[in-house]
Amino acid sequence: MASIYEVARRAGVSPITVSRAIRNHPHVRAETRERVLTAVQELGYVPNAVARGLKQSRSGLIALVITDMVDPFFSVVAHGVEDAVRRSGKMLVLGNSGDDFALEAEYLRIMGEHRVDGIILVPAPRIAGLTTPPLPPGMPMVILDRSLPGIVADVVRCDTASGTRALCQHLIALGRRRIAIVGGLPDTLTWQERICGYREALLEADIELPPSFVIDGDYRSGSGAAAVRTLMSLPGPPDAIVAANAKVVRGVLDELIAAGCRVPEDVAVGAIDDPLPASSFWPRLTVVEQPGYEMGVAAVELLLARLLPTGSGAPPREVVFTSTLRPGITCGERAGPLLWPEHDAEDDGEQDE
Amino acid sequence: MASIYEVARRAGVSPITVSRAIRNHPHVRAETRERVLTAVQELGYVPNAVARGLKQSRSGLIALVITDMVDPFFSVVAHGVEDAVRRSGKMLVLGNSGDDFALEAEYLRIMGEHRVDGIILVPAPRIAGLTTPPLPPGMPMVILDRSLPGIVADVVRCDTASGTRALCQHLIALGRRRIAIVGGLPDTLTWQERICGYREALLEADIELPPSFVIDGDYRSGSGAAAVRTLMSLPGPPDAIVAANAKVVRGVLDELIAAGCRVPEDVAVGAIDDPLPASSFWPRLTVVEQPGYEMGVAAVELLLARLLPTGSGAPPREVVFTSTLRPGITCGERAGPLLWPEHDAEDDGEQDE
DNA sequence: GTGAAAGCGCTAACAA
DNA sequence: TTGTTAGCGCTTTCAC
Repeated sequence: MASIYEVARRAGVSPITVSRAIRNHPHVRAETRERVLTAVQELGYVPNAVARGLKQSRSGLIALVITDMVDPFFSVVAHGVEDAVRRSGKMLVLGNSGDDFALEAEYLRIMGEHRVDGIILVPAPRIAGLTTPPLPPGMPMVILDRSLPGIVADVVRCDTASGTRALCQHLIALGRRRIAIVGGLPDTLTWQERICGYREALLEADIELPPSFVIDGDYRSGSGAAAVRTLMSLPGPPDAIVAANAKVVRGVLDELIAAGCRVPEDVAVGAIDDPLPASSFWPRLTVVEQPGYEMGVAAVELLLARLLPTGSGAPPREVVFTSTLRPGITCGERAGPLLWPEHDAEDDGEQDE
Repeated sequence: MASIYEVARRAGVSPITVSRAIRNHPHVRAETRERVLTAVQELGYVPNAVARGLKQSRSGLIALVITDMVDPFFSVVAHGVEDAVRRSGKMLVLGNSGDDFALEAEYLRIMGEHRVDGIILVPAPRIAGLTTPPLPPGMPMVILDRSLPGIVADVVRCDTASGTRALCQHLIALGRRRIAIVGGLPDTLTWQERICGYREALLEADIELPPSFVIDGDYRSGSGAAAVRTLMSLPGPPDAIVAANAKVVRGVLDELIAAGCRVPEDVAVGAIDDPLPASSFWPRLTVVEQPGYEMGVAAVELLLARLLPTGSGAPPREVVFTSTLRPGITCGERAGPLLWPEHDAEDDGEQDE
């Protein structure tokens, strides 16, 4: 591979002149730049960003570590991050922790070694006793979607408490009284918020429900299905189920239909997620929307601000988006059945991994 | 940031000994290694992979450039790639071309500059007159999903011709005769294959249909909706529609319901995509499944093989997966209506970007 | 088992 | 406007 020296020799200039020419420095004579670019063409020279990164102590990489890249919400978040990173001229490095804290730690270590210019992290639930590896000092990190107690960093998240509350109010207005909420991952702020919103709505409406109507899970479809099995075997089953995200609602719907429940006549269903993936449910799902794309963009913007000379010392910032209720037809918003229960139950369980 | 020299000084050894110790070289005395690791801890030393990459001419990065990271199929593919890359100890760099050839070229250039160890590319449709930038010589590339004529490289793809044929045969067996196929991107092998399978099935069944029953698109939901509008205004509209992928089928379903068509009584619907995203359609969609995750893994394996000293000269390989029909209930597989047409048409059009 | 020297390819800082 | 020098942090080669 041709180096900058060979280009310099061929163009009859010094290496630094080549460096300036290809980076469009002002103080290069047009004729000189021309000669250099010709030599670049002839030799098929491709500048080495690794060497440049070593010299400048800036790799030009931005890391994103998410918990589940197949989850529709996070894939939209990642899209926002990718777009913003590209516009900034940097490159995106992606890690998928699978909500595994040890794996997340491994990613942070490797990304630290690669001297990424900054990290955007959707934290996996912390495990007591395990510690996060030290990042190189000065490497900024933005926490996305979930909070991370004890770490001082910029945060981008979405207030889903109010949205979940709105969804429950919506259900109550439609005549539902026995509302369950299912599928979120314990120890995540996002799940705690959703439960909060749920409780607030019930309290306002003077509805009292047993604690068994709140069922933890892992944000995947299996926990939606399991929760439905538990709920429907209760003496007083729910007439509405709020699923923690798009994957969970998938399991909820499958299991309800398999059990012969009509949606929404017997059980209304709603969920919390991003508008784009929600749109791939048919019939249209009633959802609380989070602006995933915008959250990704905002995270990159916070990170880039930290990379400015002025940004390193500034106090941590928090950007909070709001979630909005977007009614579909799965909460009984209109008359008539949506769907017949499936009588030919399939045995092909959902697979998340 | 502490460098290897400071660790060396603190441990009372030379830098090269530190290098050996942290990489678990055999010829380091246990006691020496201990001393080094202690110094590493005390200084919070994090090895610099950029410097290592420069020295070794291996960055430890693998690039993936896909056309649409929000498309459920490609997000599953990317997941497979990510897992395999991580297991190999490397890091994944992600680019999203949005089917824009110029943007793809820009990504390839940047990734070439960063000296990624290899590239996995889902090519955007070529544009006459534009050329792909030169990659550094010896940088291997694997073409994924779509073929790229004129470039000699390893290829991983899925034969969707046979699957599409099976889907059409399935429709014919269920009594459909007027089958349309819609939404694929012209100039992609994947779309050509799907049309091939479609034509074969019709030919076998002695069904002749006008060319207007094959409608190109861009693999996004908008083209599904547009195709439905065109088809339903024909004098003899179809009684079945095959959508090119998950996004397209979304548009098809929305538009059919909005137009008051019953699915599947009036129009049966099927699609080609990966099993995982297909599972987020409710009621369960009849699909031709492509093993996206496995395709991603296979692409990484081909790439890693090229990185071995023995691999650089080997002839190009092609790994072809097969697609399989997975019947749901949207082709009229059982009696009765699935869904009522929506009478309260919403004006919130689908957004792909 | 350990170390000294050299260089990967590039670009700041400082001349000229 | 251009060039010289030096060094980013690491590891390979060769020596001991």
